[in-house]
Amino acid sequence: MTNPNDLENFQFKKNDTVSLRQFVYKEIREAIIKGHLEPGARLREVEISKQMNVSRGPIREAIRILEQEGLVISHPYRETVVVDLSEEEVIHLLVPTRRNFELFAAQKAVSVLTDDDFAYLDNIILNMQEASNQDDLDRLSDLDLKFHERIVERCVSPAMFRIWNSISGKLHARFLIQGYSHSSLQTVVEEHREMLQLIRSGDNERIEQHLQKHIK
Amino acid sequence: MTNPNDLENFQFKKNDTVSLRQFVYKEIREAIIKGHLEPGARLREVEISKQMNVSRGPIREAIRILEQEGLVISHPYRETVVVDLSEEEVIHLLVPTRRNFELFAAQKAVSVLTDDDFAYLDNIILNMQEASNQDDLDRLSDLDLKFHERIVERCVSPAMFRIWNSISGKLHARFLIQGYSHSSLQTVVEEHREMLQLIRSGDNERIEQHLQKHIK
DNA sequence: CATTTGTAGATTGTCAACAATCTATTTTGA
DNA sequence: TCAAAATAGATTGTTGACAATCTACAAATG
Repeated sequence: MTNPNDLENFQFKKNDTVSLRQFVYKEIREAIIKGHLEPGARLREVEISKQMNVSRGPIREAIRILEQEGLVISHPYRETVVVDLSEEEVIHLLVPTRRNFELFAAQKAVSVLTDDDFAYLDNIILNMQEASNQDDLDRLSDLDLKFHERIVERCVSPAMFRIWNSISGKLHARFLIQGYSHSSLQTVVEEHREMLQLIRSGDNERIEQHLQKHIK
Repeated sequence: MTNPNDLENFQFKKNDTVSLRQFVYKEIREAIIKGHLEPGARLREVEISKQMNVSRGPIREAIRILEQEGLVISHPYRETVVVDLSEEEVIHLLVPTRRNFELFAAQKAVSVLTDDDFAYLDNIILNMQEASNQDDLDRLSDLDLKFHERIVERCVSPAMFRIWNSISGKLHARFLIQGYSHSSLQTVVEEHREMLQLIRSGDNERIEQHLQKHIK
């Protein structure tokens, strides 16, 4: 396939290095969402600074993002801790809002997504099946997030994506702690497979019906 | 009323000084929401730094908050500009989400709000009436925001309030530019008066009905 | 002349030192 | 002894200097 003399087709890797605050933000966010930092856990700037070998500047900026995102709360001159959400608010505010965003995105999807996007989503389904077979809940819920993330990110403006992202992050953190209520992992895979099928067909009516039960 | 010898009742003013980032954040946010900074306007850290006489640290933190809030967008190493939202997203995502949040809050209000809160809200209605009489649209829409802000802030957790705040900020900025579609300023006042009445009565059924048409 | 390469200035990103504030503990004074 | 005041240590807030990156324009190259 790759010919050493064929320099025409050679490509250097894209520089994937982002800013340090981006790195710090993602790192802390993942720790919270995946449950490694539980509600109430304290974030100390100097401690994180030493662990990541980064000055406090970028760390403070990352904390401001996380705070606005609603994953941590800062008490001026005192401390910043990981938040704890009330069940009621999760059910009445976060869940329906997320549903509405994903419905909106899914209905635009057929005219927005490219072949690459669909290939990516197909691949996620494949990996979901694998994760389900291996009873790997962590991986499955990770793929779940990535599936919807891709659709929303492509069908909605950056500002709106930020809102969806903050909501789904909080939900993910919440349900990981509570444990999935799904009857089986296989059901999760099936539901996503159907969803992707409906998006491809562009049948907005049935997309709405499907999302209605999917969320529950 | 105030007796110079009556030192018992003397109170110093609360130290209202917040952190600089808070100050900078509010300042920029207001400029955007009130339309003094239009979509596409560029934010230069050094420029703001000089104008406010504050170092770039707090300004950068404020920008991170505004970015996560969705009012500005930063392109790494390039620039940060005030965002522009699509009409479609405003209608399908922001408006229903805000409505849902305010419905949730209003339904809890009767058992949460104190006499002080109700006094505050009554006072806002009075001021609204004044603003309406004087055809002062700016002041009216400011009071409108403050009215709902108070209710939501008291009936919902800080993390949820942040979401509502980010949404209502974007809507405010949007509609200020487009101009109010209300038939008259007096209608706005009436609707809020009725709303407050319904909240006092705790009639959740009618609150829902009222909010339904209020938003439109 | 068109394209690439190399600057200069502007702007954002990062850092380390210093200042302000809070908490917990100790000291003081009655 | 007990409450108020002072103090020390920890932590967050702010600053100014320096580094990295981008844009636009000038210079070089063919």
